[in-house]
Amino acid sequence: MTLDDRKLEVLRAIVEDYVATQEPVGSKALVERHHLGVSPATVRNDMAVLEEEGYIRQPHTSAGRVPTDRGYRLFVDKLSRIKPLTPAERRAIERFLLGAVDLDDVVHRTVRLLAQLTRQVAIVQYPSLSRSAVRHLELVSISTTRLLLVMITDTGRVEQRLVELPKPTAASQVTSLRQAINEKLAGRRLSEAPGLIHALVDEAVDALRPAMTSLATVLLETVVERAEERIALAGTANLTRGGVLDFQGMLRPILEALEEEVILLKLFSEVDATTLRIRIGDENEFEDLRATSVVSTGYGPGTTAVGGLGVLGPTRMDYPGTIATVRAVARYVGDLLAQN
Amino acid sequence: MTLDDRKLEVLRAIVEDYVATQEPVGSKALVERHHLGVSPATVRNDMAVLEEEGYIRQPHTSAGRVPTDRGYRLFVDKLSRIKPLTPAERRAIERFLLGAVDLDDVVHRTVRLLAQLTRQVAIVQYPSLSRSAVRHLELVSISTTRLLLVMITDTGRVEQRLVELPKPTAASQVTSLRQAINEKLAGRRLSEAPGLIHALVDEAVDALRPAMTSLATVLLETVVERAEERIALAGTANLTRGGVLDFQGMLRPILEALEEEVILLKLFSEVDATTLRIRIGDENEFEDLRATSVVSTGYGPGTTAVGGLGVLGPTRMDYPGTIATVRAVARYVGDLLAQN
DNA sequence: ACTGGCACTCGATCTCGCGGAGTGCCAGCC
DNA sequence: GGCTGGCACTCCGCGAGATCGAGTGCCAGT
Repeated sequence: MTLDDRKLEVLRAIVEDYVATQEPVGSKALVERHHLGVSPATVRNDMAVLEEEGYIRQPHTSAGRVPTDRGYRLFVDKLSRIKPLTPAERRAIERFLLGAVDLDDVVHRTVRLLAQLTRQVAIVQYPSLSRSAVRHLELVSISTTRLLLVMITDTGRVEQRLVELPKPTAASQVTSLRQAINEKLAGRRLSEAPGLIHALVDEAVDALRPAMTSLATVLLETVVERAEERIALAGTANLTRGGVLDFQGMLRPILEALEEEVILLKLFSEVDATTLRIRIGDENEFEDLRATSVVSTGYGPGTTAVGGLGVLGPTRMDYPGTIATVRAVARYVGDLLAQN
Repeated sequence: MTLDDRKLEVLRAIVEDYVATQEPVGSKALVERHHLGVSPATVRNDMAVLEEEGYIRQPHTSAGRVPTDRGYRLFVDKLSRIKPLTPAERRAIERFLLGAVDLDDVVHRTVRLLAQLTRQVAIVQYPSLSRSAVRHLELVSISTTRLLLVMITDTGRVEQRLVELPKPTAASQVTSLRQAINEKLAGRRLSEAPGLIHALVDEAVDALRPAMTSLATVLLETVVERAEERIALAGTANLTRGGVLDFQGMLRPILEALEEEVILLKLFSEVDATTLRIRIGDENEFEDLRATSVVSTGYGPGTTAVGGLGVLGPTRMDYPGTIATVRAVARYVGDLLAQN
């Protein structure tokens, strides 16, 4: 069964009205608010078909219709027109991101901005280490048997780890170590780092081998295990908008999910900087997020994504507006990173 | 009017029962659950007095009694016995904090641990820069006109900032700069840094003066403006426990307050590592937190606090348990920092 | 000073009735 | 064949009683 144009138009009208009013929408209200050029009875027939196809449903017999997840999906894919940002929004984005002084600041500002503009929960992943390249590695002596390893990436992330050395190590040796690891790793992508790190140990001169082994262990941990881990979150208060209506008893599991970094990171697991991904209700992998929709995309200098960002809200959200905002913010952040 | 022992005992019983059941407690239930050795009628008389003094109140005429903020205050100050941690809790704390690899990790684990143990919202302030000392400053050349300034403190915090230099600067000059700032600042407390930084500019040789000026500007910003800013949060989902009962429509403003770092930081503004502060309901400075209680303390190596931590929950909370947990966690974290 | 008894209050819960929005269906119309 | 007006029907939401019971305040008695 293929839906004719008017039925699609009816679906669009239902989605738009429901998103705006948050109340089931009936046939009469529909023809009044949208100039569909047909009578309520006709619309009712169309609605019956749409319901049969699973795009809308009735909360109770003889109430208005509400879009289903499937209905939203069709709306997003076929029916929604791109809603350009208002100049005010563009200005807000620019102003907000302009004053950022470092990566932490950029991420913080971005996540707050997104939450504010979309009035939903915003999530920003820090530039992933595995998609970054090493800019510089620094070793700072804390004592003769302790070094602080500081790794700086081209995306501005700075990771530090304490290294315990097996035996006292002189300053000159630290200098050699520093030189060796920088020669090997500086400018290289972190995805290729593990092999290089192993090589470092193999190539080390005997005197430095024990120290280098400790160092390599810590480096590997940093590069492999902690590669993706950081996430910033804002706007959780927005989950309580719409009162009990949106999430009812579901608020708790959602807040819990939002504190699980593992879950959030999976939202960005396959991002690239040009595609925008939308998960509507059921389409979410995680049980606890089935009452929500997630709009996410990658960001980065150019077209390669170094991280992801997005928003999470009720399935009943303003998709065109949200999509436009997420896209725009991602682009601005990407540009900002490119300037570094 | 001074309250006799039995009245105080009645107040304690009311607080304990109300915290446990979350329901207004009546005279009959009281004598049944606590062996007060008197009849309900007597308890009723006592309750009338307690109510007159403002320690308890009735949600509605002829319902049970509920403690007021003032009642909780009296309970906390005079009536609550210290509740020692269970061995299981001690073990949980140790196990949780043992695996931490760096400061970020310590803070993250701590905040999650606190949230889990108290089943409330946990807040941990990163070691405040102003109470830390500089361990090392590192300059990394990004290009001939750009440096990355990395500051490492004795509490393990690492701050980085990009510095734009007014003109191209050779590697040897960078070395001189690095040496100069480390000589002047390493080992010094950040609270005394501003004066030292100004001196750096004054003492710089002419060739380095412009670069040093840029550097000093950024350093000052880092030390002064960003000194306190970082906060970690966990357990917001716990706010939804007790359903609508605890916070009703107040959830929203509370979540909003929790996203305002300024507000959270004020909670720790006067902490020291040995005192524990409790703000009950009304006693909170912030309007939006008047429905909550905050238990906070400082932590740090020894008795000087380098930061604060605490939990936030409904005024109806298990104060003895919460206090014990917050104290214990703060002590463990302090010890952990001392080991570095 | 404490207790038992008793009348009273008032929130919570249930039912009932009603109004209204919205539907499905049918017969008629273009 | 598709659209429309009409109509009976369903069921939610809401307010008005009615009932129940927990808990109280007060008083007289010990």
